[in-house]
Amino acid sequence: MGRVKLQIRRIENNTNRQVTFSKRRNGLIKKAYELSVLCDIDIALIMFSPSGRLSHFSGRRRIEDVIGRYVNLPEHDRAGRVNMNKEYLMRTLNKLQCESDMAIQLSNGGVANTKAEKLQQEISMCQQQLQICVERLRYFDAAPMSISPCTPSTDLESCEKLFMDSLALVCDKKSKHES
Amino acid sequence: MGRVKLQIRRIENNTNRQVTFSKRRNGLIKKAYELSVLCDIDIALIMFSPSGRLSHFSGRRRIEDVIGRYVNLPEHDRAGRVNMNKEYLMRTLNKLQCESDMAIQLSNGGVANTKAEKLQQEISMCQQQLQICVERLRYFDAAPMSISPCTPSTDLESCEKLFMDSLALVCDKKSKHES
DNA sequence: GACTCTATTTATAATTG
DNA sequence: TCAATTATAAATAGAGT
Repeated sequence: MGRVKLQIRRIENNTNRQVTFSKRRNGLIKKAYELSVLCDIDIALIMFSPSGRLSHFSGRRRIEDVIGRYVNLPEHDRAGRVNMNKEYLMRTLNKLQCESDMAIQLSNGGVANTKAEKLQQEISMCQQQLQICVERLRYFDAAPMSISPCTPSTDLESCEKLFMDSLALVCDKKSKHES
Repeated sequence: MGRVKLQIRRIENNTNRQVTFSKRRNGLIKKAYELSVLCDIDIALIMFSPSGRLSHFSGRRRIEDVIGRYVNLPEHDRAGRVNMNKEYLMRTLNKLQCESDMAIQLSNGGVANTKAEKLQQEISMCQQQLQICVERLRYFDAAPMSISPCTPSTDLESCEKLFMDSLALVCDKKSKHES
């Protein structure tokens, strides 16, 4: 809808992304409202804007109640779908991971890693990030500052796109399966 | 959209209500997906069909994580309401996460308690910590950082202590800020 | 019931004020 | 930066299979 057909990928321009968010958020909430009334159902919608601000909607019941209903579902009411989703996604992710691992290995000049070593590396990386995170928190406790954005890796982005495409496929399939 | 303009009120005919639900649910999920990709945001959508069956969607993050983010917001950021027991919700969410993590481990094929799996558990734990940490940073409007896998085996305890100390400081500052 | 088809309404990207 | 407008894409109500 609109003057041109829009590709579904991250809008890089900050202003445009925020504007599109505002418009589409309103549209989404309107649709959610209509669905809740037309079909007389419980619905909960939670969104965080690009700047981290919360938007949410729920129909006749409070959002906490709907979340509660979700959380309190018996295991078997959620398990099947969720696991199917997860398994598929995990397969896709593993495939992607293998590919990127191979790329890394090649660029590293072929350092051989056992699985345990790779995991250990992941742990180290994560430790570093946690440390950085903690440092930032400490800093904020003293004085607020603006933090330089992290550099986006093209590999990560294409990886993420593949992932989201897979997700779309899964959701699509899932929807057809359920309805 | 459609042959006639539809009044937004409960559809009394059971069949029509179910059909409309199926169609509009798919539309709503598609819109949610597009919004999450275009604007690169966290989103969670929970619906219960007229017959009580669950449909849900979340984007790049697991729905439990998005709900967790919502639940962890400072009180005043959520449109100040009577809130359900937060502790209870968080406990349940944690349980759900553990369960799905276990499911993933099992589906990854097998024997429990290998070294690799222990390491994987450490990574999961650290990821959780990192996410919480990032949430706190977000509270201070810090730029988001990229998150990837996580914690140290040897230093886990001291790292955790450091982390908890920081949290305490932040919480402290937060309460002063509010009062 | 689940698809397909299309007339029509609705949402929205770009543009304008 | 915002709100209003407009041209176009997208969603969907009802009918047919």
